[in-house]
Amino acid sequence: MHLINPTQPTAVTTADKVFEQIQYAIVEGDIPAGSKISEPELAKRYQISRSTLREALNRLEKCHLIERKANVGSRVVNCSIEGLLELYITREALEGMACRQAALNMSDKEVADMKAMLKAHSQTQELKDGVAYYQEEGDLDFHYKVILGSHNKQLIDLICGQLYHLVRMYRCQFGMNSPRASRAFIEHSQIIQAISDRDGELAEMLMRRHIAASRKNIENKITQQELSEFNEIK
Amino acid sequence: MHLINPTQPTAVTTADKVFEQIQYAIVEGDIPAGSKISEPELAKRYQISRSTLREALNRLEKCHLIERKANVGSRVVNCSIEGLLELYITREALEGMACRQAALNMSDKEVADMKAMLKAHSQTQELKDGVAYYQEEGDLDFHYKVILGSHNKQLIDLICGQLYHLVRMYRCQFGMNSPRASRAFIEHSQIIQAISDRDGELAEMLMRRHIAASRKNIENKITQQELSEFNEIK
DNA sequence: ATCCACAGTATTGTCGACAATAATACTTTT
DNA sequence: AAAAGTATTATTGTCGACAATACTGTGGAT
Repeated sequence: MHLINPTQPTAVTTADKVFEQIQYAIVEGDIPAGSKISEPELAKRYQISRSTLREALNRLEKCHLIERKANVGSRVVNCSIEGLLELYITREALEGMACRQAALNMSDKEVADMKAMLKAHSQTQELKDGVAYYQEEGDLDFHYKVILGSHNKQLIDLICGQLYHLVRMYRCQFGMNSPRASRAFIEHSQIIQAISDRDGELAEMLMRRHIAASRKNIENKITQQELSEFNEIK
Repeated sequence: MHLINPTQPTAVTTADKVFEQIQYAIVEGDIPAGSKISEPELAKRYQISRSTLREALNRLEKCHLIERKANVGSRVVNCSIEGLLELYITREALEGMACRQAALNMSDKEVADMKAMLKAHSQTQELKDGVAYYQEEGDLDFHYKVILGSHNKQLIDLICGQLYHLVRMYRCQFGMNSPRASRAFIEHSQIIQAISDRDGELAEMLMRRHIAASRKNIENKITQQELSEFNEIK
């Protein structure tokens, strides 16, 4: 498991703990996307009262993992292709700006840390040679560092506290281990260079391209998948 | 009052109604920024149980109007200058992208509606001549229409459902009736033109400049204010 | 006099029960 | 037999009380 999110404080209250568990279950698909949530059932399963479960549900709603309707109930969000593309467009806007701000606001130490991380990744990558270890941890590490480097609470909360839960969910459910490892690595180095040069404009542009490329990669994958499914039927 | 937000469904449950009331109270400053919230007191004031008050507090937290710490309590957010600038930077990123998407996705009817609205505003403006009626209702109307025109649920929810409550709060508490009425009007027309031309790139750029200009306007106002306060003391 | 420890108080978190609303099944009518 | 209206059931919303945690003030020790 280990849904390490550097912005999420360690859970102290039981509602927090249950929130984390359900969050994980939804991201992994153990609680299927689009399914209705029964409050009494879930409360029983996690051995808690309905009140504290509802508290947990509120947090899930905050990161857009479930949707609620008054007097009707909650549903897990649906993983649609449209939703995924919308998510990436939003990421492009927010992370692009975060990257610009990072170029302006990151301390020299933070920049150095990021360079070190990239170097470590490059060695691991040389070792594993093309295998996309990278995407799983390294990619998220990189993006988190950039976002936090923006020093903008608003951006940090929106991206890390909300969007990234959905990002992970889509990654799990659509099974993306990104075959773009080497390309992504080059793009990451370029971005770090721009940040290091304190060139906010370039940094934003590169980050936006990086995410857009990732989005297009997914689009291609999806259409290919649909094609092969179509051929199977035929 | 009339905090008309086209994305917020009409409240049906009592928690929803209390949420709207407290929201209004916070935005207007009746519940002062930065103050601690006493659950028992508020529950008594609004004649509801603590449980439903907590439900309302959860929604307030979702639009970043209050902040909660486990086992400690809730505070109304603080209106700092840094917070305001961070907010505008985030708006620049999100609304810029929304504007680009609007250029791509708006229906012809929606574009026509927006042009009609602008025309109506121009006439009102000619009448009131320079008075900033504009900012209060017209500006928000315009921005809402663009955002909704993006047809991107993710963007719509983030901007209208979350950021704009804070925007209104800052506008109230810092008392901004924007003296940029005529400038803003010209900028709005340019943006609509770009959308109408389906020029996403230009539309995004213009919207970003529009918001950045608004931000710089505020920065100037603040520094002037600080200067005059400094002179008073002297 | 200052700092630390402890007790008391107040506030938040959690629980189970009740009320109100929506979904379902059944009866009745055309 | 199909459709509409009604009764039943299940689910969500709301309530008040109890438990656990954090804050406050007093007393004592250094």
